Amino acid sequence: MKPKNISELEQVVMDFVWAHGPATAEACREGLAARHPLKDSTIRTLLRRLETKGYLRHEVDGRTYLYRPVEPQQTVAARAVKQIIDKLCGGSVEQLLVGMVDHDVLDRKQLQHLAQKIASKKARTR
Amino acid sequence: MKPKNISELEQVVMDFVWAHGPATAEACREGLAARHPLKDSTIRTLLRRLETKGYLRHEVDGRTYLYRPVEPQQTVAARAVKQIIDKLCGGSVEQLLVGMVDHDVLDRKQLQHLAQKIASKKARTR
DNA sequence: CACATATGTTACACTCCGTAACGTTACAGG
DNA sequence: CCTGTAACGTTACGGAGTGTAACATATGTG
Repeated sequence: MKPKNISELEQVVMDFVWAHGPATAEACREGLAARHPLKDSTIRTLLRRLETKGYLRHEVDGRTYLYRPVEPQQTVAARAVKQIIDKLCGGSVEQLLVGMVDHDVLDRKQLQHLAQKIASKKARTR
Repeated sequence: MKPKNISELEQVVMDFVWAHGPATAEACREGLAARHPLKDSTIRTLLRRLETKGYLRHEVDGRTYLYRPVEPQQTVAARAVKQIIDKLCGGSVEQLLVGMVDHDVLDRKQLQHLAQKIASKKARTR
């Protein structure tokens, strides 16, 4: 039930797949080559580990694997934040946001924007 | 610059210190004994590791150490969330919140409450 | 069938974690 | 002043996770 951790480097790979949709191992290697020059085998290991961790799945396309995210980035992010809220804020989102404003993670401009979004979201959400 | 990870068990200890204010090693051991029966040395190791990681500091009180949090829980939480936002949401808090609503991490009631808080916060903030 | 290419297997050094025994220091009382 | 005891530090060790990759295997293509 507890989401497996994504390591630093695995994160990089996930980001790539999230950003570029279904991707082959080679596509990943090339895409990441600039910042992270990694051997072919290394990428494959990372992809496989991400799959066993439940973040990716693959389908066979001819003789290559096509990896795609099991869940969108947002979902993973939301769950991660929920974890933090439960652990560190006694379950109170409010507490968290107040803290974020206090510590300049969120500034007033963003808050304003956010309030607007929330308002429109409320309106739309039946 | 990058915040060190707090491990599972370290988290438990931190929670205790956050909840009960400055605490000695023995106080921690007793306080956690119910859920986590740990040897004396073990608690001390955890406290020391948390200190080198920068989450705790101690002052000497007679012959015992009094550990206290360097930062309040909220601050740590806010930073952790910021990390997630930067990594997973392209820096957009908005994106995150929208995702949280979509995935029922936040429900409409909370959003409403939140909107209210934000409004009052905006009013108060200079 | 052989070659190239895509994937899997195995591995290894390193760091972190949980756990703790054992050594050391320093008051408190005799 | 000396020693017991309480508090602290040092060192350790096996297991898990990470980054990295060499080598083995499978499978279309010509």
